[in-house]
Amino acid sequence: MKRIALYHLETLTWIARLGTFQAAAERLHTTQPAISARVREVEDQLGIALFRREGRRMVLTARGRLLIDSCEPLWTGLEQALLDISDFAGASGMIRIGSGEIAAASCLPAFIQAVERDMPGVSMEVELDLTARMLQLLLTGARDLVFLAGPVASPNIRTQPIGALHLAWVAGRAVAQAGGFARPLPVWSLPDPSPIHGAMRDALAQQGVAARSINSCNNVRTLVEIVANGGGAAVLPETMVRGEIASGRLVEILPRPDRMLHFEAAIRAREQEPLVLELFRRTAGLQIDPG
Amino acid sequence: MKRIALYHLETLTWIARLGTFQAAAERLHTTQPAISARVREVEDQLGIALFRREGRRMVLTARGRLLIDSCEPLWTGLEQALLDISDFAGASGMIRIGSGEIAAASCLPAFIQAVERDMPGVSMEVELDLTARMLQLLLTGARDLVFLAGPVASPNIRTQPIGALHLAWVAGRAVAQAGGFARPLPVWSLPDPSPIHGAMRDALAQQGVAARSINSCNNVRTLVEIVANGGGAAVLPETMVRGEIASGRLVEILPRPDRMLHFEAAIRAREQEPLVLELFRRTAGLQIDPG
DNA sequence: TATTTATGATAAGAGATGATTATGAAACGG
DNA sequence: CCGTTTCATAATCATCTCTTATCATAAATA
Repeated sequence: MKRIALYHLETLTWIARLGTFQAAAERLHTTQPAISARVREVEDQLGIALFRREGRRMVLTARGRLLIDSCEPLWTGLEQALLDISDFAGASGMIRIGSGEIAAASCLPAFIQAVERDMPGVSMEVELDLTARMLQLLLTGARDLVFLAGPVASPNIRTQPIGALHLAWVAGRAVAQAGGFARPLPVWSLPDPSPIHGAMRDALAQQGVAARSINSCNNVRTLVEIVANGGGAAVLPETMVRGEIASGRLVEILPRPDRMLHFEAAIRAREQEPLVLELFRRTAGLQIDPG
Repeated sequence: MKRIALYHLETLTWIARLGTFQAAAERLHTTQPAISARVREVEDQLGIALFRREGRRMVLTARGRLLIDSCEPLWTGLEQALLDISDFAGASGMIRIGSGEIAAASCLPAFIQAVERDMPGVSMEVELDLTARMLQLLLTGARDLVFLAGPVASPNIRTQPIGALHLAWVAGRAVAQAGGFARPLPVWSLPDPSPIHGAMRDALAQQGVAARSINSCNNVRTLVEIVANGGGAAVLPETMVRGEIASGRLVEILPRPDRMLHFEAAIRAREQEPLVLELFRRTAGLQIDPG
């Protein structure tokens, strides 16, 4: 029995949470036979059955449920203690990070570098998508930690501000030389639920300029290219277009909006895993330079 | 880090308690290189040093001490939970049992059989010695659970009654036919600190008989042989000499003393190990037949 | 009902892990 | 200076654990 390790308990917990061996295998980045074997190991060590076949699924027996319930807090505490004393240098596992594209450009590289430096055993799986979809993935458990722009408020999500960026109105050189917003211009931004979209509408209203049309593209780099090639104007984080402005491909055509783009890190409000909680805590140290 | 198992924590704990890898190896019934390897495994998994060389010993680093202190209660709790849900069927390890010789004859076989039936993973190391020495071994940690005769009271020891046996005055057939205690007889018993010795003195006083001499032998079976061969009289548990009485080798030469021989199980008052505590709890069910 | 899909079990082979024995190096004690 | 104690290291072996591939069964679907 002494051979039961932390990963055995972790495995049982994820089977209980997800309902199938297969799902637990995917969550733990291993194979289904490995999960079966781990369960069998624990059952053999304890001499009792933890799961019972039911249809094509496995369900916890009464004792299995008892084991999960009584061990989970102890396991979590033990893992926490082990991680604490090693300053998380001993952390291992896969953390699934989600990010909006703008947040990715601003926050992700520094964060990933810090994790790789301080927690060599942790691997990361990064997925970029729109903020709205990111939150969905976070709530369903497909992501553990997401970075996103704009304020998010939900009772099921815990957020933390990690900095803000100045915005700038930019257009291609030709458009700028033609007078910029002297005449209504096509305006490009990310699709509607995006915070950049909201910032763009606010800026239009605040600065009293007219858009000839509102267009969207779900990829910021492509959006920059469209604007740089004369497609119109866009509101973008200044740091993301600083290079293009310096090189003259893009020109700032209006004063910078007062409103800044605020970034946040988010996790599930009910998150228990020490590693995720610690990484969330560490996002506070990112300190984005507003540009 | 997820590969850290219960036996890793157990190993660290015993090193901390005993001070050397070698001692921990002996306590855990393995070899010293195995202990070194376990320590190295934990250190590698956590990425920190737990021990520092000091002379020819290894001492805990600050973090090592922190780890032991913070993990030990969690580890104990986890082990307890795992054992509880399996009704201790998953228990494993070595339990060191001590016993006085009389207690061994009365209690040990049933107890050992019960442990082997209910906890197939547990192995036992039994040592017989005098009661006084047994208590010493218990307090120094050389034994985990001892069976002994006679009431024992010590703040450092926790005891539990497990039954009592009637005593009988016996002598060899020849001595009995010569009148028994009509004349003072040589009396044989265990050495002085033994409870049988006390019972013998009480019985002498209570029944108003005189001993020609008080002799002792530290081995009950030998003592029986001495008495059976005409060496004198002895006070012994009736069940231990029932066979000899039936066969006529020994004869009861006085009424049975009122005082019975009480047996107790004992563990250290500060005992923490779930397995030892459980075995101690189960000694209550031994129910010695008083004969 | 027949077919497809989902879920686990099982087997074989490779690699990692952990234990043992034997031996070496360093510190301590006389 | 020599013997003892303590831990490290190396070689070897057994066991454990993972992966891949395949099979069996149950549920869903056509």
